[in-house]
Amino acid sequence: MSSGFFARVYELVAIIPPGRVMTYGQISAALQSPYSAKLVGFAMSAAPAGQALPCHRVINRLGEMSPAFAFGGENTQQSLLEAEGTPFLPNGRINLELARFEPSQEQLEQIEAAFT
DNA sequence: GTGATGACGTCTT
DNA sequence: CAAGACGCCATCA
Repeated sequence: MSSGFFARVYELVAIIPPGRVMTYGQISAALQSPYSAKLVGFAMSAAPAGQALPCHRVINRLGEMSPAFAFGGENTQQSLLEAEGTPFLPNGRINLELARFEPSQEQLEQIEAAFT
């Protein structure tokens, strides 16, 4: 709904399986807009409540999340990721090497087809 | 209706 | 190798 980009981001985030995470850059790149990483982050900030949108699975390129209070707690996001089994590094950041989720072409097609 | 800002990332200098 | 500026779409003022 909306214009599209936001909706696509929501759909893409919604298909992220537990124990996996996606970076803003990856999502933006998946939407064929590698320069709109901000939009992905903004889409999360504008994420509609009530929707099954695991925004806590979306992190920055460093494997960190900026504003922890965005989820209602300081380490709420990190706790959720740990509870899902997301691989963390001893530095307290997410191991993107293991947690990085890459959507299949079918997944992307499914999303695009939903907004054609 | 116009201007400015935003959970970031990539390119250029 | 490092720092700075630019870019995208949508929402708020």
